[in-house]
Amino acid sequence: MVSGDRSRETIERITRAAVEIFSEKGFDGARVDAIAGRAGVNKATLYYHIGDKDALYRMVLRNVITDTVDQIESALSSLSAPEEKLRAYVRIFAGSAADNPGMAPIMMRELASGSKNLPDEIALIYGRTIDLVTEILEEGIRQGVFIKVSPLLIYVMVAGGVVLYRLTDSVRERLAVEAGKHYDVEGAEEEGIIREIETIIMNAVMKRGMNGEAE
Amino acid sequence: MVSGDRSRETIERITRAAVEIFSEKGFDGARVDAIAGRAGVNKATLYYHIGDKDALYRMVLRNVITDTVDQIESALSSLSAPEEKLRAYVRIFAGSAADNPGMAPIMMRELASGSKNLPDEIALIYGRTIDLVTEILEEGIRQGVFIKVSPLLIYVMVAGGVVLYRLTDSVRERLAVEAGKHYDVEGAEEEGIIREIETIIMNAVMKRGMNGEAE
DNA sequence: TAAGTTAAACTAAACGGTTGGTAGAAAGGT
DNA sequence: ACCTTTCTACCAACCGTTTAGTTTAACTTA
Repeated sequence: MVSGDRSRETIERITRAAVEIFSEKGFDGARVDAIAGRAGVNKATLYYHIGDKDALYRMVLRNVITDTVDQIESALSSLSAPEEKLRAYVRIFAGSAADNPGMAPIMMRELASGSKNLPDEIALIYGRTIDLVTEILEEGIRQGVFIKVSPLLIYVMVAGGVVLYRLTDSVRERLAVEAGKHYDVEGAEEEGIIREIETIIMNAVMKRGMNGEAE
Repeated sequence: MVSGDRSRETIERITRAAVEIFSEKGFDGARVDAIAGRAGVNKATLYYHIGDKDALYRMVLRNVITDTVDQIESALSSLSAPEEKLRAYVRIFAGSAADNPGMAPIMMRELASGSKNLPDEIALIYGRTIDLVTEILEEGIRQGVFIKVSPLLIYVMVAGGVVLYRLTDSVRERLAVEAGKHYDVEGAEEEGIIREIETIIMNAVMKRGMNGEAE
């Protein structure tokens, strides 16, 4: 558990591999041997640096959550108008989910099991995201551009929508090839989808007569 | 593998127990012994009736999905106005998620693992839900009451929102007691939350000047 | 020489699945 | 009416394998 310079790189390799495998298989499905294997280190090295499987998992949780939250917070700090901030929030959240493909599966599984393994400290970081949305919406309401809506529900609809969109990818593909059913969004590149989620959310919160219509 | 009358009841007990345990622990985390135990039968009895762990899991998947989809389809068949249908859809979906607490965790975990264990047949049933939303929205657009939005995105935002709201329950509770942060919706009884999700969605899709404002 | 790394063998426990057999009701023969 | 066979549902105990985690002894690099 020391941090030389060689150590740091090894730990990073292990973490990256662990994110991948935990996201593919979940905690119980993940094999420590597989993680060590993908990281290109001996299992003993993994135990030497990290500890046990639980510690490794907590490390992964901390990583994916702080990554996402940091990205969002720093991106929003440069903006001030609530409309812009809300739009940016959606875009950054979606972008972050795309950049960090392990996040959605890991978080969903963690929440699905009652967040038993989410340490308080990390739960707090997670809560900052909701705080962020709350501030944006309250500011917009004060300025008279947003109607009164529950920040929590806006949060879950954005996050839930983005995450579910990503996670249902493979099912939609199967439905397309095997039943000829195409559920794509028109202009279905990443960018187009994000923009449309943005639009839906803005329509839902903007006071009437305050913004350009959608479509 | 026969189905007498005593059998049917036993199989039902096993299924109920399996839904509970799979939803708590996921496929890999679930112990066949634990499922048999909770069902009050010997493990061999479980294998006698059902087959192996995979077959048991597929049975559970089929159960939770068909339950939900059937409930939605039958509830919508009596309505005709697209606005009413969309409102009802949100309400029924949320209600179904509340009645069947195993659904959200099981589906999320299944999607998180790339839907590897979702048989085509069940994926098709799942697809019917998206079809339903698509029909409602297209009808509304034809009638000139809805703006043009992607049905898929409306679907994922409703489902994702409802599911994520439920799954984050325990984290929010922890944040409340340990950091004094309260993220509740105002008037936070089941009913109030569902109504507000309904409102957000209606705001997002209604053509301007077509409905009463929200708040 | 210290910290870092490795391969390999090992242990203890856990787990999915199987085996061999039993209770009890129904069916059949006489 | 009395055995006897058959069939379904069920179980306790067991088997073979997998898995997390450890240990040891040797090698490497700063």
